[in-house]
Amino acid sequence: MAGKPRTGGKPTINDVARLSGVSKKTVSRVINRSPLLNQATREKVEVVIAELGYVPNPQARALALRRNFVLGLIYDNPNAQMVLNFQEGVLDAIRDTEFALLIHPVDRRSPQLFDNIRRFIEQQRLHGVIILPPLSENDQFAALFDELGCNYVRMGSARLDDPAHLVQSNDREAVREAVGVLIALGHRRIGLVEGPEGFRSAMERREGWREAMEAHGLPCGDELVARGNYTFESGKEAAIQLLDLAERPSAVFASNDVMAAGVVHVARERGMDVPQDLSVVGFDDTAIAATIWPPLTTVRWPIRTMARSAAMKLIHPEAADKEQSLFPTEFVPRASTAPKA
Amino acid sequence: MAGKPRTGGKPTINDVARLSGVSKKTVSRVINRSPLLNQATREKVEVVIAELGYVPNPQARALALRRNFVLGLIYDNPNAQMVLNFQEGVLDAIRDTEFALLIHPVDRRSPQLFDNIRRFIEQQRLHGVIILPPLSENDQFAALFDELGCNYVRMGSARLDDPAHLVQSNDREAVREAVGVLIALGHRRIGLVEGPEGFRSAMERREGWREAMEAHGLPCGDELVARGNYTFESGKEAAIQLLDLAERPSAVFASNDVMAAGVVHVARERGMDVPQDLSVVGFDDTAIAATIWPPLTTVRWPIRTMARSAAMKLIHPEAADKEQSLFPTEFVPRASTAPKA
DNA sequence: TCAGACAATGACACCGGTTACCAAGGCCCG
DNA sequence: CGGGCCTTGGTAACCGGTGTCATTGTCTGA
Repeated sequence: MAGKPRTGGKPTINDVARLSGVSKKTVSRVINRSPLLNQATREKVEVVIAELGYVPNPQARALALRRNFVLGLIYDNPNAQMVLNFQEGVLDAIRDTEFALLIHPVDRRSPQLFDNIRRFIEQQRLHGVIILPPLSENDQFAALFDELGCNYVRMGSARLDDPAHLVQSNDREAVREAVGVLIALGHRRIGLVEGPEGFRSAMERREGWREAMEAHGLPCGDELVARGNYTFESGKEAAIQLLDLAERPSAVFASNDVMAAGVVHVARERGMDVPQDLSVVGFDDTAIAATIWPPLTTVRWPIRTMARSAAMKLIHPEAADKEQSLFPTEFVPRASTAPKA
Repeated sequence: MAGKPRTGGKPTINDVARLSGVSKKTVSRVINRSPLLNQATREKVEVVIAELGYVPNPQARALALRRNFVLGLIYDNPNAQMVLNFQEGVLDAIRDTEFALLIHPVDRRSPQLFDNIRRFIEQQRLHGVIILPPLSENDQFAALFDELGCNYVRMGSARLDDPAHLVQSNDREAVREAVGVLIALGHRRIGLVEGPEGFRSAMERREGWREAMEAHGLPCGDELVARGNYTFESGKEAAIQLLDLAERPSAVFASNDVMAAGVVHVARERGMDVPQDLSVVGFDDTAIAATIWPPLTTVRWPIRTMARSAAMKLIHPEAADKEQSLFPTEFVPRASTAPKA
């Protein structure tokens, strides 16, 4: 083919300009859909672009524009299904845009956590980052991003301080409703498998349980609460603690599905039938909820939609206010709950 | 602080050069650890860099070097845990390097699949991409990446044609061993829940089952094979098909854990006890295997390590040959298998 | 007829790094 | 003591885009 660009390498804006007999600037105008441009010129250039298979170099663009069309996703989350849902949500938002997604999982127990995140932000010069819970619950990160001049949105499970940078669901109300269902089924002693200390989501879900119990004058003392850390194993340990009680509960609300699965596991090991001998309710509605036996009654929160909204806030900051910030949850009844025997 | 760079923005190499009284070039030499440089000069510059908190702009670097320190991960995988393991493995490899990871999930049934991937590669100008199964099993992608001049490594479950771009495990042998264990437990009729058509992994695992059965003179006719598509639901359907057989199998090998979980599910619905009435073996050893009841006997393949190795091949192409390419699997006995009653 | 408005396009500097090439200074050697 | 070599640092051009401003041509209205 005649008129090909210099051997090797991809065609550049210069090649397009030369072959179509216009200046770089005009080609740039075509690419950026500048309105003040003759239609004939535009078409002429577009033909050459198509012929050459020209694609603008994003690095050069980022350099000239002093902005980088890349979002970052920072998380330390034990649950694979949830992380993937978050990722999918962000990807929904950037589909068919020029944005791309960089993922950056971290270890929240690492002493270098802050340095690590700082390095990531400084090195990559991202357009913005999204932080997932539980990291998002730490206000120090917000301060760090402000200091670094990096846009951010926090995914939170409860009201944090700064609505502009926040996408959230109301866990407390959701748990209140779920525990209310257990109470309506006749359960009086309802155990709580709590999330780890320092997690706002854990705190919110615990308070939801407490509020529901108190509203019905039911016991909500510490002996009915067992702490877990959102892992399957910790759910098993918490279940052992609750089922060893002299007056053992007839139902358990676990603060996430994985721990609920652990509860079901332990009940089964002890020869108890779920839901006949023990009703179990989880939270999150991750894949495991529908996969274990019996299928788990749980609460769904729209992770993917929320993540999409968070990304939208970063991509279109001017419309960030119009973007929804508080998302409703949904109670999902399945087979792990039954009326008290 | 006196001598700060121009208001706003991050410090650039020019700021560092000016403040330390040397040229850009010298600063560049410091950054790139050029050996021919006076120690005193180096230290002087390093002090200024630390003081300013200077970090080189990766876009400018990418532009000048004509190489971009970003890897891409392309996949269409129904299993969250596996995808996350792959991601983690790649991230293991790039930790403490200047590389970053861009994820790009796709829909393999989409008619725009090729265009989509092509656009991704052309737009991002990645240093290299890693393709996960089942996408990796399609040789047309290899051709596409070659055409686009993009480095790639395929994660495969079997011997494909091009060892330089490949990281794999030997599924067939692993399944032969797993089914061998079932046979040793006294099972004679062993059903197979096969993976979807067109998946090399599905084919390899089926052949592993067949070879084991044939080696012991056991039946391996089509009636003992039910096709699934690696999802939980399809595992249930396959289980129904197998358990409806007049002469029903006493054991089932499912080509992945999720489908195995579906088999266990159906068995339970029918009041069968696993493993007393039915032994079940899965494949992958994803989180679900240890989470369901009973814990699933399965085969583990070192996803994370393999992904790490794949990324290493891209980061250090000169040492790619030294990087391991074939990884051993491991049989993981748990509670879903028992001697034939 | 001509000034002024306006649309369309180009020239040129610049973003923040890199390399190629050259210059200057210190050292060795004959 | 002068020439060649090695070390070190500077200058300029370049990577592939973008912004600013100037230039050209055309149209309008006084």
